[in-house]
Amino acid sequence: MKKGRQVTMKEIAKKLGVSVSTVSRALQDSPELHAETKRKIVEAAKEMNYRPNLLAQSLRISRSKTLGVIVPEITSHFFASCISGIQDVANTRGYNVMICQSNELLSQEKANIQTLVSSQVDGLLISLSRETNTYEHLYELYDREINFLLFDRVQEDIPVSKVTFNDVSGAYQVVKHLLENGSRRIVYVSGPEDLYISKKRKEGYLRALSEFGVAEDPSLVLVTDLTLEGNLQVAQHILAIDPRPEAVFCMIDPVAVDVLTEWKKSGIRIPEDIALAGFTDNPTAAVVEPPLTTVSQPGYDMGKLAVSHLLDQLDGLASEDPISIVLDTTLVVRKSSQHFSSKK
Amino acid sequence: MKKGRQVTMKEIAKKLGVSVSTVSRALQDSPELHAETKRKIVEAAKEMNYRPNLLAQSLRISRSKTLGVIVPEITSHFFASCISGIQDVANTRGYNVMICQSNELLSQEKANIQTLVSSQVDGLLISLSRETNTYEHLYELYDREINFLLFDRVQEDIPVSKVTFNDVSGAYQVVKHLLENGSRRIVYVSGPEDLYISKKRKEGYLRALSEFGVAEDPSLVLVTDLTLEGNLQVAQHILAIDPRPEAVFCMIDPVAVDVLTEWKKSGIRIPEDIALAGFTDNPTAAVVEPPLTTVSQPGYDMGKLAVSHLLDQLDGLASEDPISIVLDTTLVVRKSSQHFSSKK
DNA sequence: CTGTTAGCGCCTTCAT
DNA sequence: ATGAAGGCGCTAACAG
Repeated sequence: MKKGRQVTMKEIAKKLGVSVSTVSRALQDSPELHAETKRKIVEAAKEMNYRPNLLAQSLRISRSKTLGVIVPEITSHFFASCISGIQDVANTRGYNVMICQSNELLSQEKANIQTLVSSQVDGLLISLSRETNTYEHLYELYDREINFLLFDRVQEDIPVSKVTFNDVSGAYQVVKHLLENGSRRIVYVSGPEDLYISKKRKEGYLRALSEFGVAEDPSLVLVTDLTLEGNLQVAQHILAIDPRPEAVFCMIDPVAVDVLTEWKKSGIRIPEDIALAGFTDNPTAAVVEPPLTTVSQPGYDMGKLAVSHLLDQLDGLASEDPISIVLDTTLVVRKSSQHFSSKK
Repeated sequence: MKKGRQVTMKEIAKKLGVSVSTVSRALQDSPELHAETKRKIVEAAKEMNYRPNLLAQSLRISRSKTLGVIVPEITSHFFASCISGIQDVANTRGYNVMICQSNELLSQEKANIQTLVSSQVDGLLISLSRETNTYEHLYELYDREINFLLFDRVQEDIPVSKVTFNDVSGAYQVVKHLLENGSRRIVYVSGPEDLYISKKRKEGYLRALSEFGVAEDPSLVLVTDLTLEGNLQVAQHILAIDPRPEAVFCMIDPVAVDVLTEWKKSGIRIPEDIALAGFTDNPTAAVVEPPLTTVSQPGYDMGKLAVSHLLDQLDGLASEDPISIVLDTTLVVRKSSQHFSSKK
């Protein structure tokens, strides 16, 4: 295919017999310009189908009006929602967005950062990969004074703004709900233990237990690597625990869905035989049978808030000091957790 | 926040007392360069943490090595998969990707195109919005000789390459399956009738019917606007048809899931009372109860193929003549369609 | 082998 | 009110 030649200011200038600077001024609606020349230029530009070359513009003003986003994976509904929120706000504020996915790989995350920095993004919104347990690449961004912020999958020590959900409170709510429904032996299925959300949700779990005077039982805290195999293994393991736990709280919905499916195959009834709850409120949570009790975390809102704050900082509307924005989650009670109530 | 100053070639040059062009050559690993100077420069660059300014580079060589993607919505699992495929291939071939969503709005689609063109993308991958029923903006791209290609939601007349699924065959397969299971009165729930996939899938539906000697019954072809309300209305409408149809084929999974949920509320048993099938194989399809028979269309592969072809054209590896790539779909039989078999 | 020069498209003093 | 000139960071002839 031939390379589409773009109309430039130079061509407009030549056609109208004016200088390039005059065209530039006219297109910026500069006041110090004869109204008539301005009108002519704007008209010609439209007629010739002129589009500014953002590359040249960015190079000149050394601001690309572009933001970079890194998420673990774009096919996750939650992260897709975040991205959607980010884009909506960014676009209305005149920014473009470049999205990268780390595929949960640290190496990929580093590569993404390089690319985006090279692309001269004005700022970055990063959600860390599952693998990320070393943080030099982030400190390097910090040292280079590149604007960025962490959301959802954050690392607490890095001195930049962070947007998170109140994971502790969300987990607390759902475990409290299980306790209130009469369960006492409650399993927590954790993801990899160095994950931020694994830790935070465990904290909420423990807090609820202690509030109800239930002693922590380490044999009821299980870990999955979040693969299908890992999840199924946990599902089977739980059934083998004696005496059988009354309820299970899985760190994220996908785990709960795998567990639920596996149990149904084994003839276990939910919630009659055992109660189940997840976290995230994925679209699947509402449609599995029985519908899954979970904790909803609005990704779209998170994206909007995160990018708003970053842009505020970029535009000088907010202080440069890092802040922590914590969003609230909502308990969504569905059938999967109605253990004792369903026995009546 | 302070603007992070990037190291430039100029600075490397000054530090080493060489000219900028020498630095440029060294960094490009040009052969016509003293090995020693090259080594020195590369080392200094690494030490000074030099990163090329892609903006400047793009402006200079008038290729941005960036591709633009426009999808109706990123939160759709299918489109997210496409994007994932696009990114993976694009990145390994040295391209970045800018993603936009039209939110199913024509106006937004046009705006996205403007932005991406202004950003000097080397090519575009577009999946049309639901609203898009006028195509000047695409012909304009064509006239301006901007490389682009259409995928999934295409418009057939535009002389550019297109990547689609074999929708006719997919629909044919699933309806044939329903017919083979003994159903004869089969409803087709269509989306808006000017949608490409609405038409194509109807074509497959009709072909299967006629092959089995079943006459087309216009009262069995229903249309939803794809909103929840529209879907529920259709669900109720079907139950009111006398005599009741034996099977229902919904154009896309979300519609089937809404219908299924609504029917379950009304006490209708699936597939005993009526069989149901969808199209897309969304993640939800596998986990609803009963699991939904559907047609899987691998979005990731579509994305990969689409971008591969576009890049081949850009890099001169493929002819500029538009081609049509048609991907095959796979029938996924699950419980929701076992109508007569379950009666035995 | 390396430096000089020119210019990608745009914006912005500095003159006039 | 407008034009000329310089430069953002980089590459690519063209000289030597």
